[in-house]
Amino acid sequence: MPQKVVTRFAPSPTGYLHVGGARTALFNWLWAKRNNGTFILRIEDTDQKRNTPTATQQVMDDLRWLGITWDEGPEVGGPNGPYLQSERMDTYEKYIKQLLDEKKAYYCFETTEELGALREEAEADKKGFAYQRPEVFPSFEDARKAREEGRPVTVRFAVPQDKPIVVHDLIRGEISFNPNEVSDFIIQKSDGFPTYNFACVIDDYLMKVTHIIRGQEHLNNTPGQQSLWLALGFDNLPKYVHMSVTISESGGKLSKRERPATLKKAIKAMQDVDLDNLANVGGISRTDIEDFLAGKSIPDMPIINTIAEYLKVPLPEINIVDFSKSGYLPETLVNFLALLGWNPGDDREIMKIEELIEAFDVSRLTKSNSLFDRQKLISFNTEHLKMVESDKLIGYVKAYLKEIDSPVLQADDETLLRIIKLCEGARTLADIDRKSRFLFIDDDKIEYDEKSVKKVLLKSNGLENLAIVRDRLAAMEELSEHAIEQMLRGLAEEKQVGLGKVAQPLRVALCGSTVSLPIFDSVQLLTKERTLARIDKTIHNVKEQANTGD
RNA sequence: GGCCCCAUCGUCUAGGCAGGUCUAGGACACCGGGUUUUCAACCCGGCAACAGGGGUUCGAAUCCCCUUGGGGCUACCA
Repeated sequence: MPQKVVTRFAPSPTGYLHVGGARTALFNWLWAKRNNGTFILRIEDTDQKRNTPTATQQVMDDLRWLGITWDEGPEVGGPNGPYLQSERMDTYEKYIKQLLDEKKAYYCFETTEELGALREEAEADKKGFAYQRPEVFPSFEDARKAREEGRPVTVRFAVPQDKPIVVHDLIRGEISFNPNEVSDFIIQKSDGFPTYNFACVIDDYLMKVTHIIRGQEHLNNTPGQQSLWLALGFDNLPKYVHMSVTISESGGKLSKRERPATLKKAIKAMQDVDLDNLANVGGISRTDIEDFLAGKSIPDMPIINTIAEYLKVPLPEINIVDFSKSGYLPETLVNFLALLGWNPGDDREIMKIEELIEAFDVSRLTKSNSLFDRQKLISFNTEHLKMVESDKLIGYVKAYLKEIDSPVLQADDETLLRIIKLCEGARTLADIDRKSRFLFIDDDKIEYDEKSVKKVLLKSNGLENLAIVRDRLAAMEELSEHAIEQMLRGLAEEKQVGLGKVAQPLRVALCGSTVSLPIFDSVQLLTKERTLARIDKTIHNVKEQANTGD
């Protein structure tokens, strides 16, 4: 009887879910789905210093946004819970004790500084660091005394040294490690919490995980974890799959540090920036800003986001929320992420989730690292935007508008649907907002883009044509798209110019830039009254600007 | 430094495990052209890769070794 496939995603709750994590979660989820198995979400919150209270919720929200749901885990429960490691301390304690009793683990008392010195020594010696195992393991009594003396007490696992440790990786084959290069690692910290390397082995066993699909960055942890699994007498060693790493344009592993780094670079490149003002905007002190620019510290992500938004510095999307705020569809992310280091073996690229599940196979994972290509992501989004059914799309659009707090939110369903239709070919949901925003902004709040004004109104009789358009519009009784079109085309013909020469000045007058919904619809949607008002205001302002010689 | 992984167009990749069907296929980007009321979208065409060197073999992108290059890990983080 074949074993039921059980996979898991085990993030530490340190912040938002980022693309790398999402990809790991996705592959595990796809594999479970493919095999009608179980997908577990387990929260690895064993580091008291790094846990953010809201992070678990955030990660779950992000996973759900992507459509990745778990069969066992927080909020849904399951037979092998709890699924928060911080709630499993008794379990870990039990196994620590077992290992200690069996002399497979031992106490250590070094301070962080002492260990650091040993490491430096090893490096100076051109050797890898491996903890020197004592000949006689300290007793329970020794540990008690050390604790009393204020020394940190940790527990290390004694990695069996008898033979090479061979890890079987489903995509990389056999990987052999020399056991004396696998250091006896800490399994219990001095604060009593288990380390990742320990807790994850215990839980993978107790939760009956069959496939561990994770990033290549964990490959070096595997010999230790596998030895531990065996030393605990656990059966059914899980199958290991170490995926390629996602690389960013700048070279290294795609990391959340990229957003602050981009912002820092942008600020430094600016001429006179008012640091006090920035501090104010971000709600932090001037010293915080200075430390940030000096590379000493990094403010929290919301602060980074706020400052970047204020300075209008675009930051690369890293976290899943960043992508949703940039107007990407969950379908796009899932499809794109799935194809980063995996492919179905044929020429298909744009795939629905059901297709991905159907075609997914861990043995087709790519070995080499792949670069996160944002251009291709956009193209995927364009395709998915064309594919989603319109009632689903309207839901996405509304959620997006809400997320970015757009004035387009005022549109009723009928109008919104019409806008969406008019935006066919859009690349992101942001395009839809950008093109239709002007309809929902007060006439006197329209911002006129300088370049557009210069290019369209101040050249090629732009202003004159606009004035004529104004009069003809004013004279029109019925303002249907068709009538508007006839009028504009007629004028262009009279003037012996292309339609653009009369349409573009009008567009700029209405929305302040050269990009908007199709012009005939734009006028019709805006209404005659507001259209005329905006034209008048534009003509007035531009003339004034010309007079002051500016 | 040590250990580990990887290596096909600029990028994601097919092909590699079962060597000939590969003058290396697809997609994104790019370039040229078309369409066009803006931005997109759309249509047609084009450019572009087996990292280098040794083997094995009648024959290597495919198997082996070395070099080079890239990446990961090297915490009482996960």
